[in-house]
Amino acid sequence: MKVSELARRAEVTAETVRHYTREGLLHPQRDPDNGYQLFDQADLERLRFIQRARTLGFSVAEIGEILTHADQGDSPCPMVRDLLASRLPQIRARIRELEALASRMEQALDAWAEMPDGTPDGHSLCRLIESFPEAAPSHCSRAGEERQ
Amino acid sequence: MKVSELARRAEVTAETVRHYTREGLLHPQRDPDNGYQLFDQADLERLRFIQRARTLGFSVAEIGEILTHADQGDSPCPMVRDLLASRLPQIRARIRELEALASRMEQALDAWAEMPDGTPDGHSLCRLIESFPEAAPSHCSRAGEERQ
DNA sequence: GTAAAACCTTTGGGTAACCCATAGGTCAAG
DNA sequence: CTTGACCTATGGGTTACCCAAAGGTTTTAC
Repeated sequence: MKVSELARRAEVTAETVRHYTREGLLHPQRDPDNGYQLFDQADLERLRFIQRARTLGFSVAEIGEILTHADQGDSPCPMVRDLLASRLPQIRARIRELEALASRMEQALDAWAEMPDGTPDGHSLCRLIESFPEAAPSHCSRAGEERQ
Repeated sequence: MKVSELARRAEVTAETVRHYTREGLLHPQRDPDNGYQLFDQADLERLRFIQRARTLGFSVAEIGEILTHADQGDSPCPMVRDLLASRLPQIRARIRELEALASRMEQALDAWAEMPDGTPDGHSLCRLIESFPEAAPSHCSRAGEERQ
């Protein structure tokens, strides 16, 4: 099958398939006539594995390593376990940051809603921002940041 | 004050200050002699405002708009409120995604720990990945993704 | 007085996981 | 034989910065 068909079957975009191929996670054959990439059933399963691993929070680069090990007959599983174990507390920390962010946002919106006589004069929200605590405790990254 | 001093006072890196300046959030004077950027107290307060707004989840581009409006005498506050209100449910959704991710990860680690006779043969974790549900409900973005 | 340290400038490239546009080749159907 | 759907490769954009390089300036120390 060609790129688009593989993509359709795995419910991803063709661009995503090309991306994984560029990154070396997928190794399609090439049609000698026209240079098209040709994938088989094993590639489809590989792609589905990639999706499941992404769902578990692995990066594309990490999945690439996992697959490379597996392709060489090595068991990648100790690595998988370590990655999982080290990422989990990061995810939990991230959740706490986002929860703190959400409650700051709610606090701001509530304060706006409860303004004297309910008239939104607009200005107070910005004063609200100005009065917000500058920094989270120093061991936390700033709240707006995503990705680690 | 020059870049580094401003950065030190606001507890950010000089690179961050330059970044905000490049993005048009800060408008330093220039020393005519050497071309150095010169900031004053107002810039320090502006930078602190930026930090607080980042803490509330605003992007640098959004803060740029807020500041531009404010600089033109317009009240940016309705925009601020709308941004806050529309972002909050996204943050909540993101939290739910990360919680689902964390519990999938825990599930995987638990299953690994509870293997027959406790011997980590490694292989089952990867089978575990293979047996994970492929996709979250279709209205959710995939779990490994950060940023919106 | 001068040399090294510390700081400043701009430019350009990297990060993660794709998305999108462009230009041009290929192919099945009508 | 011409659409239209698909393929290719390349290169640029996204976010919020970080970092290196190359070179000018200022401060500090001897």
